Amino acid sequence: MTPNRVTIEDVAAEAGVSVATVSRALRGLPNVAPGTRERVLATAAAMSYEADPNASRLAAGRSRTVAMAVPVLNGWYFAQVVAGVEAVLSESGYDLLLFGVTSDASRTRFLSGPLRRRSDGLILVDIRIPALEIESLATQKAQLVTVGFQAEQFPSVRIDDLSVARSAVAHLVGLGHTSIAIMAGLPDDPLRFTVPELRRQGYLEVLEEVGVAPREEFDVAGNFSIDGGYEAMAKLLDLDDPPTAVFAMSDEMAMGALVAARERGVDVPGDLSVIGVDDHDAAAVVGLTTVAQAVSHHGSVAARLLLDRFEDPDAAPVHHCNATKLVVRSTTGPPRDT
Amino acid sequence: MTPNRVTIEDVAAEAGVSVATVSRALRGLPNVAPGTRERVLATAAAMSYEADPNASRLAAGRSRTVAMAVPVLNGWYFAQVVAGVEAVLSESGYDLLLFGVTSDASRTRFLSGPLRRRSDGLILVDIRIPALEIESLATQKAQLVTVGFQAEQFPSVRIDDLSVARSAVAHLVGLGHTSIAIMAGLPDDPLRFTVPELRRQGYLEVLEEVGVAPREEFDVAGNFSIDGGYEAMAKLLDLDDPPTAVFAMSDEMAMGALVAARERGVDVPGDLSVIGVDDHDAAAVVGLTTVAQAVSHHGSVAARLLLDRFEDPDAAPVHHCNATKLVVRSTTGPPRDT
DNA sequence: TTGAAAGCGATACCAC
DNA sequence: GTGGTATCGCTTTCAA
Repeated sequence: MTPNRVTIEDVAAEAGVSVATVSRALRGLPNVAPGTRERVLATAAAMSYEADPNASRLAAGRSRTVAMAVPVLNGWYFAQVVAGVEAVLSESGYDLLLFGVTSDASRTRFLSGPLRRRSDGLILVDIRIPALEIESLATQKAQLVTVGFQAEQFPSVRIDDLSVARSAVAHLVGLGHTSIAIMAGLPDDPLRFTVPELRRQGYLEVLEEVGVAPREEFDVAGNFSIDGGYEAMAKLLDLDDPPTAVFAMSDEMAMGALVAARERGVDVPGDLSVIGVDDHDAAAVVGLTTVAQAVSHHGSVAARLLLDRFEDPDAAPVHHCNATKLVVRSTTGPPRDT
Repeated sequence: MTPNRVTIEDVAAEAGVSVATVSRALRGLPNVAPGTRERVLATAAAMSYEADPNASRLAAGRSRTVAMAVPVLNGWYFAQVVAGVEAVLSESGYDLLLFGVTSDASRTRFLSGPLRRRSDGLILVDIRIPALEIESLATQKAQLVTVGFQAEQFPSVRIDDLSVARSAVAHLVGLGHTSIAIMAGLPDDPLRFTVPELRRQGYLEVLEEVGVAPREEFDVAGNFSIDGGYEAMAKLLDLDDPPTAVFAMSDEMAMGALVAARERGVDVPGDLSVIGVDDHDAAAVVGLTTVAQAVSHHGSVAARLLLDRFEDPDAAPVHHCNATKLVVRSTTGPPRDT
């Protein structure tokens, strides 16, 4: 993998200076005579020398690498966030180490493993961290940015999940619905964090405000996937008294719900209104009403927060809250019997 | 970022052996007494020690890291492939460095830069490499696996793009269509490789076989995105004599086409049949007819090919060709005037 | 401004 | 089977 490598010593010899000088010159450090610098740069270029990243990381303790963990690599949402992060990082000359974290064990491995050693900073997307662990990370002065939830000690970027849910459910209520189901993640998912909880809370709040008692069987688990949404919708439609509207916590679940409805000949939005969250690329295609968020923007903001942190590790952590917006399309409408 | 680092020396001291023994024990090398090995393993685990990848890469030349490059990080297809790769790598204790390569410059950076030294191997997805560069990589004994296209010198995984296109277009022809458009990538995309070319070739072959002359204005560029597909479809529908069917090279473009059709009141499949490629998660939702491929499987196969390569670098490169399958849903049907 | 030399944390060769 | 130690390529004091 590494054939005829040219080392810093080769360059030093060729340029007639010491390796120390080469190192300084190449990295633009002060205390190098302009003439010397120029000569070093020239010979380095001529020999097409590039510092071995492993050696320099080992010696300097920095790697220009950021490690990122997401729960589901092939989920639409996470792919967008990853893309946003990567775009900013590569622009700044940082490399991205990507991890799928699907269990407590893998999360621990991510937070404590070689990563801490081989990356300058961490980005965590929608991964629950126990308060104790957060505290320990803070004590260790870890460079960490979270997406999707907020810990006081670290910069974060998220949306207002409470108001997301409220506006979605309020939209349904406004259309005249009172029989409204909610589709969340798996009940025992150890990784999903505040997102489902806050969204459920918003749902319950609005129901209470309009005097509708929540029904337990209307709270179903869709695993944030199309398939999960399909299954969950099937369960809802099997009820003796199915809901007239569904608030899915993600567009992917909402799309699964649409399939289930269509298969059973349930008319949308006549018999059933469906609203999601995200504004998935395909939402416009299926005419899905949703609460939109600028997902890949989350990623770029997170990356920037982290880079800022590198510059000034002691600044107070910044907490970003991105805007969301109700986008009404054709999967929501008044209930049939209004 | 590295606060209480625990080094191999710490472990050695704690276990009462030398660093050499620790190194051997941890890596499962021979010449370590079973009892000693056990003790070392135990104390290493207790201290949650993990070797610094930079140090070991520097000393041994291997880093248990794979670098992967894809053209569009937030495209559905690529996210799936990334997920497939990551799953296999993490299972084998490898880390994944991810890069978005969108230009010749970034490709060169990926292939030649320090990256090659940081990682043990490279996975390239749908990124065109000039023959000369391939040759040079082979000479340097680069560890490389390609996805989506094939170079003789390196293992690869792909699908039969020619037959993908043929079966899609044959399906349309079988329904009675003769006025069939094709939606490809951007004409001057420097990165997309054989995929669009082969698929176009398949399209042309089938047309020729049934005696239909291809029309230049029926070959539009959709950029492999939903938006691109939307624009391209709009262009087609603006023609005096629009096609009755469209073969989109990806489901995302096909979905964009569906939106455009709906907005103009064009009935699908009555007035227009649409077929895509991929079997995107949302394809089932919109009832899109498509040629399915097991995308994330591409990724896991690629990762495995690379890991195999590490074991036996001199074996003849293996070329995988994954299966595809026509999935007929509801966006294709006979033309109105049949 | 420049250079000599001491690490950085592991691996691997060579004695014992 | 184990332990010393040179080595990997670079960064970074510390002197000169």
